[in-house]
Amino acid sequence: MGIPERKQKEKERRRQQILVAAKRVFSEKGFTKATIEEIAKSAELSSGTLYLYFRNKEELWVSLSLRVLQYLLMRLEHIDDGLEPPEKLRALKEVLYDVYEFDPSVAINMFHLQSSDILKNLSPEMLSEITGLTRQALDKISGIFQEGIREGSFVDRHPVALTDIVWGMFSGVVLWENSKNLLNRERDYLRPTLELAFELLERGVRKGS
Amino acid sequence: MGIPERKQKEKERRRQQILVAAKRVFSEKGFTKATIEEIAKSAELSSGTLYLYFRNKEELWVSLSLRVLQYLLMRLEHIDDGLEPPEKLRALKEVLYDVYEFDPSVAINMFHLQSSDILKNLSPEMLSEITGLTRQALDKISGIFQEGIREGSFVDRHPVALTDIVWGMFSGVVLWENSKNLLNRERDYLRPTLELAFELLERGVRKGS
Amino acid sequence: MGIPERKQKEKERRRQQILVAAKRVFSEKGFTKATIEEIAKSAELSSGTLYLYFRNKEELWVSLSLRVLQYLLMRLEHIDDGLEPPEKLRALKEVLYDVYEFDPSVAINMFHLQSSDILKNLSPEMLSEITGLTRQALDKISGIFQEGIREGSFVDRHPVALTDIVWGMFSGVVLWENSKNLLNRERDYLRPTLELAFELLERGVRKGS
Amino acid sequence: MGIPERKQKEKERRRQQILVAAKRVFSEKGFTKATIEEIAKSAELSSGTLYLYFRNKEELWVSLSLRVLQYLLMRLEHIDDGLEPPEKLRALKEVLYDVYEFDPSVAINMFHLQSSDILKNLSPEMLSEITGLTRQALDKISGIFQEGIREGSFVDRHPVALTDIVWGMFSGVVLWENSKNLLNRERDYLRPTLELAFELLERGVRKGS
DNA sequence: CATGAATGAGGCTTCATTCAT
DNA sequence: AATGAATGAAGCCTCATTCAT
Repeated sequence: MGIPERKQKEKERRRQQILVAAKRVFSEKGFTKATIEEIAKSAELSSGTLYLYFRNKEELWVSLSLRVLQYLLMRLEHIDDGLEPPEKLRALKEVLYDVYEFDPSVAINMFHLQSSDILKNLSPEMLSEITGLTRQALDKISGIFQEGIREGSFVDRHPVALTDIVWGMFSGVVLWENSKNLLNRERDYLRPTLELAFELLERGVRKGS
Repeated sequence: MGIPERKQKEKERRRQQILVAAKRVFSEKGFTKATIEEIAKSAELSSGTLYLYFRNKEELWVSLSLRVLQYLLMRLEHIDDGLEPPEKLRALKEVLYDVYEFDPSVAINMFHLQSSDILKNLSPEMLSEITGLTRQALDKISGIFQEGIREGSFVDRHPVALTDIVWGMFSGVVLWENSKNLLNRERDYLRPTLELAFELLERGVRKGS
Repeated sequence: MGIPERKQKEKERRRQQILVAAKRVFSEKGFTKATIEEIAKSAELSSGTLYLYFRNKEELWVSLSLRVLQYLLMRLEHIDDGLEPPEKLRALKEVLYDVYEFDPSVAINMFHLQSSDILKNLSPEMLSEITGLTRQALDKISGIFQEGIREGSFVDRHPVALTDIVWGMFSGVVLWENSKNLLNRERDYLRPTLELAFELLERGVRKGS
Repeated sequence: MGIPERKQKEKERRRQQILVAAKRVFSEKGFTKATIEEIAKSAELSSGTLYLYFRNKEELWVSLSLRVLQYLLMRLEHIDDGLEPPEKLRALKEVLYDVYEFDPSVAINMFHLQSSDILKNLSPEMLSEITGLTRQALDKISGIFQEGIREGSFVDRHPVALTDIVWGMFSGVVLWENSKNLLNRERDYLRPTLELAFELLERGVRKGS
């Protein structure tokens, strides 16, 4: 403790303050229509200040996703190694849903990222941060399938393909349910739909079931 | 016969010419970074001319998706009514993949649309065109599941949820494979991954299998 | 009779048709916001056709005013030479009001012309057509004052100044009443206000009254 | 004292700087042909900066008129209450002429405003600012006539009509003299013409004179 | 004569980013 | 560190005018 640490803390607090505001504005307006000015106002700071903490709008956006990816990775690493693969699959479902709930708007952000304009206009550094974390996370998931195949409880299919399906299905269902909610404000069926998706997936991937 | 029809044809040809150019530019740059100027140049027209055929940039973008949705709907309507539900599911897989192949960059466009900025800033008319077609298409898919459940070959789950899963999985896998291709230019694994996804899905949804 | 004359007539009819449409659109939208396209549509012609009858948008606008000026001049020339100057003044009032009623929206147009953007961006030819007619008309009015001064019924002031006052007052009151009507749709008080204006003017200009 | 006030002043100074430039350009080119770019250049600022002080081109234009109206109102409020109505009329003449001289090009601007395109395409807020001030000013003038009628020195005519005549005559004469000057660069006769106009008006409105 | 599709210059406006204070 | 005024590039879109049919 002492002044330098306090400064450090203060700085980190500001960063968070900005990220919170950015999240709010980005999920309201989308990346393009969101303005730095508005994010700054929402963070009760001036627009110039944002540039002391983030190099540009892009980095601000990506930082939001990074937090989610970090959380995802952390959670994946904490899946109990002792579980059977099918149990791990169920744990995975919980992890993914938790990741979504951890911060729904940012999760959607992140999937948008994979699928939008922005990816095409991202600086290499930002890109590699994203892809690095993503790769690690997917490797973890892939590991579950490898294990399941090896020890015979899962059908013998390429683990990377299986991983892509899990990830695609998860992000696709999240985005699609989100779109539906945007278009016609009905109830939100995300949770039961994901539940069912994993039920089907498990039955589909289990051997001799 | 004669001049009026020729004019009509000529006009339609121009429209197509513009759409082709728009597709090219949009899929290269993404919606935001694409410029009307560039699309016009690519269509070998002046920028003003584009506005004789499309009200604005947004409508141009959406029109691309509409074509795909129309194709999707048409194909869904041509799935043989006499097929057994599991066979229809396989036919559905072919349809979806064909829809993708019909115009990959536009299909991706369309999924972007569901999941992006643009949806939030779309004119009501455009929006209702999109949602109308989408609803029709999904109703068709939903019908397959209803039938399968009714006659006992599929597990008894909510057909809308099943439909959302198919659609989410399809779009999610397409987008994700596309992202992967953008990030590291490897081979394109979309086809086998979708094959596998449907294999799992079918096993997951088949009763007593 | 004969084809050439018929052609001529037909051509003139078209011209009028266009002028009518132009008047309608100009007074609805104002010069700037009115578009050639809209005038053409209103005349049930194509935009290109308008250019067969008028060199450009500007000329179309000016032509409207010219008609009014011609009518004004004609009416001024028909003021009975035998009248006493004060009677002529009253006749002038009637002429001016008739000119306004002859085509209110065009009269307003014309006064706008004197006082707007357009004057500054008018081609020299157009300009000289306008100014020529205006000068003739004002000379006529000026003549009334000269006569009145000469024969002693009017106060001895510079006739041109008196003319400017009549003209300025007339156009100013018309424009101002028009503005008032645009802003708050009350009753139209133009007629009685002009009546009163001329009453004051006459009392002001009459000698020994 | 101190920094905030200085900032405030600085900001106001900028506003004025822009208004001065706008006045210059608008009166040279007219509203339509004037460009923001040119105004900015003339103010030695970038075009974007103008939008920090004025919402758009229209508001910039209207702001010029507002200043004149405010000056008019202030001057009208300072007409000595103790004067006799005919003296007030003469004071009014001075006020109006001073208002013109306060800023001739802007005064002309303002009369253009009453009579142009722009009125039809003005935002409601701007409109109500303009009309509010105008109404106040005209009420003041109307008050002079009311008083004169009440105490018997003026003929008994509707004070609003009299006011409209004064205002119409003033703006009409100003615009018309201005037009004449634009068309043929002679001497400027505005002052004597207005002088004469008020002389006639006074004689016209005085009772038993 | 009439058409109306095509042109393309040009304007307004927004907004990420910088920098003097 | 924080501010927020200023920048200026860049884009969308309109519309008067032309011209091939």
